[in-house]
Amino acid sequence: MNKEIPLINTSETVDFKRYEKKFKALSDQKRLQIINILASKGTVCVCDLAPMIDMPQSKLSYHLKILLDAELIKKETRGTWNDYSLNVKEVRSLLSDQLCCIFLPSGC
Amino acid sequence: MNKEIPLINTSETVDFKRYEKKFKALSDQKRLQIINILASKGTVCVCDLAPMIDMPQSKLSYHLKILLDAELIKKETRGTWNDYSLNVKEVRSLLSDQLCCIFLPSGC
DNA sequence: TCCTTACATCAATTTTATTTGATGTAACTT
DNA sequence: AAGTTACATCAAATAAAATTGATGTAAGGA
Repeated sequence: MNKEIPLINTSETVDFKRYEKKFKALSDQKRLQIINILASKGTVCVCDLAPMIDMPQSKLSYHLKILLDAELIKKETRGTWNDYSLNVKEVRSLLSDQLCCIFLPSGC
Repeated sequence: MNKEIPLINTSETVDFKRYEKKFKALSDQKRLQIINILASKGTVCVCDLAPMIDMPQSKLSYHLKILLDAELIKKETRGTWNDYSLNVKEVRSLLSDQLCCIFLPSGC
């Protein structure tokens, strides 16, 4: 009846695979730059974002998908446009305050 | 004479490449597991670590090198042995308190 | 309806990362 | 000195991720 709650997280209890995916999404210069831009601009559509980071549209969509799949960003469709914004809560749950200060312009 | 200190970190001021490397090192299940083990055991030599994570020695050395190059772990030679330990300060400077709680057994 | 814009997705290629088994080296042991 | 243990590193093979250009689709405008 009582669920055991381990006091110490070991190899058996931590879901490493889940975090691998999050960190993989973060482990790219361009994607970090996208996060930084979304943090400062709030909400940006793909067509506005592409010139900001000097990237062809298909490439940008590829990277946005990786960030989206890792739940680091959010997507909202508005007519023909797709607006992307940062999942601030998720990013904050992963990164130290120090890093949030660096990456999120409104971070500290 | 006065050095400009930007109040907001933009694409121009953040060293994304530096963080790409750190996150790349974190973006692997096995390497996260190594971090977790080092956090709980303190200091472990390669020969003891290998059976813990069920990995051949050359493969383990490869992953340890990636973590070492990212400065997430430290290495100390003791005779024939190479002892590895976590660079707790560095890891804490990257990960949220919440993640430290999860990955570092003595994290919270 | 036809044209244009905004975007995702696809297939082919290129680049990077990982795995594997072998080899090299240095320090201990006998 | 010869054998053994602990480890790094290397080259070859494999696997995964990223890039590119093309194609498809849906919405909005003329």
